[in-house]
Amino acid sequence: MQVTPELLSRFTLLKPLPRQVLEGLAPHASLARHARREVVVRAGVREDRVCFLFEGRLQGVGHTIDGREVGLYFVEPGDFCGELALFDDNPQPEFVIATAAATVVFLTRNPLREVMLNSSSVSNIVGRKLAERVRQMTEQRTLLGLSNIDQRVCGQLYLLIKGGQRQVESGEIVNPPTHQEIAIMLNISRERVTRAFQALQSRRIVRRDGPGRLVIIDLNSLRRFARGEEEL
Amino acid sequence: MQVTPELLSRFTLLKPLPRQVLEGLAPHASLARHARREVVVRAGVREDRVCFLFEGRLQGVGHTIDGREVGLYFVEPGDFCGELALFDDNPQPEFVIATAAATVVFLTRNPLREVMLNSSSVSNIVGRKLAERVRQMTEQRTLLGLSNIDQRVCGQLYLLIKGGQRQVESGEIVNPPTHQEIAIMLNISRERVTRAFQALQSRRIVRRDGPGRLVIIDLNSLRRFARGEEEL
DNA sequence: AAATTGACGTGACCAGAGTCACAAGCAATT
DNA sequence: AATTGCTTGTGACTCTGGTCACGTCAATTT
Repeated sequence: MQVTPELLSRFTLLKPLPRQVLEGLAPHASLARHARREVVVRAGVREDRVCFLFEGRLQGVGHTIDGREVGLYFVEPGDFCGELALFDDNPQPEFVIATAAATVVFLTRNPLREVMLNSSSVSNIVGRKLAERVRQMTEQRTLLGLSNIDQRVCGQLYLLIKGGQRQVESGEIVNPPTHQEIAIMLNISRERVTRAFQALQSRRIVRRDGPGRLVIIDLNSLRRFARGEEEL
Repeated sequence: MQVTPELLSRFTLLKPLPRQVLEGLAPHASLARHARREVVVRAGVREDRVCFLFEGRLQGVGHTIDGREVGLYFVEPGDFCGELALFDDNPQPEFVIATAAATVVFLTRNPLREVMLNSSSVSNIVGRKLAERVRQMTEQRTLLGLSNIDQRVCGQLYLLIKGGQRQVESGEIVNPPTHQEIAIMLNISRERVTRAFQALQSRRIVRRDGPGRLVIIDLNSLRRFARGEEEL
């Protein structure tokens, strides 16, 4: 499907690019829809495109030798994934799967790479984003160090809340991951996540609002639990 | 202490740079020695330098909210750390600590950044390295997904063996991390690591050879355990 | 040489997470 | 309306890994 420069400019990574550059990129972009559970980026192959998420939610997923799934990161609308292809020719280390019906824009690798190499401001932006990815992974890994599992769940929920909402007293998570998807992020069992959510719901800290929407009623309490200042 | 362009060229990151560039960087480099357990790079501050490891071993370490240590990655001689400073001005997310007496070269951030921005081949190299870091972190995170803990330990040991040695039937790890340092990498207790090592030693798969050297006697067996084809 | 320190080794105990099995709820499809 | 499939909810049992409390050993310092 056709992609306009306007659409491209709605992604934080591409927004700062001059109009002219975006016009050059647009012909190499394509729009795609993915149903829940569908594979968006494959592991083990040289991907020739980078994936920008417009709507929905994606999850990076690895696999242990014994076939168990490992959750690596979530991708929010406006963000992107598969960017390693821009830097080298090695295969993608992980799968990326749609955890909710998703609209994505694929950008062919080489044109974007050209743009990146020719403009230091662009490679700046891409580099910054990759650095941000490393920080995100570090933060996620640190979560796993918590011995109290309820604390992990609260910490993960807190990470899922959009930064802008963190100032106020309540928030929401649209297209929240399933318990199973949270479980593999935190290295715990699906049932254990359910029990943690039970505790949070009975204390009126979170509430489901239909599918596709999780309301954080009491953000302050959630933060306290995430910090271990109080126990579930 | 003075650093010569020759010394700089011994690092895989800088090796491909033209002689002229290395001569420009040398005045901004300094050599330092760090004793075991010393902090090499501090978390939470804007580091103005990148750290190249010449000899010894470093470990990236994070801290959970409740003060527990989390092991993030090991740095081997020839590799480097603190490279996030090249991409943005945000603080370093983790500490880097010497797990063995280490000789490092610090390169001031801005000159290296200049070099990187002015030469697309250099930014290529740095970008590739950062991508490699992401792959390394992904691999490390995947290890944590293994339910069998002995398998995790074997997997970690296997990662610690230099790539070049993996073809042959035996290998060695110089300046191996302590049990405690391995424990925080794998999210398990120090005692549990000790027990795993006991099992490996009683089966003549690994052997300590004084401090600072761990001999892998039977690399094939280690690989089988790491893959879960056999249990300890 | 004695003392100190840090790493390693080991047993006992037990909280707590995994696993299994199944029920119930909800959404999309037929 | 019924069926199907996925997600969530819940109890019971098991068992492993954390924790604590030591002891041992080697290296380094006093």
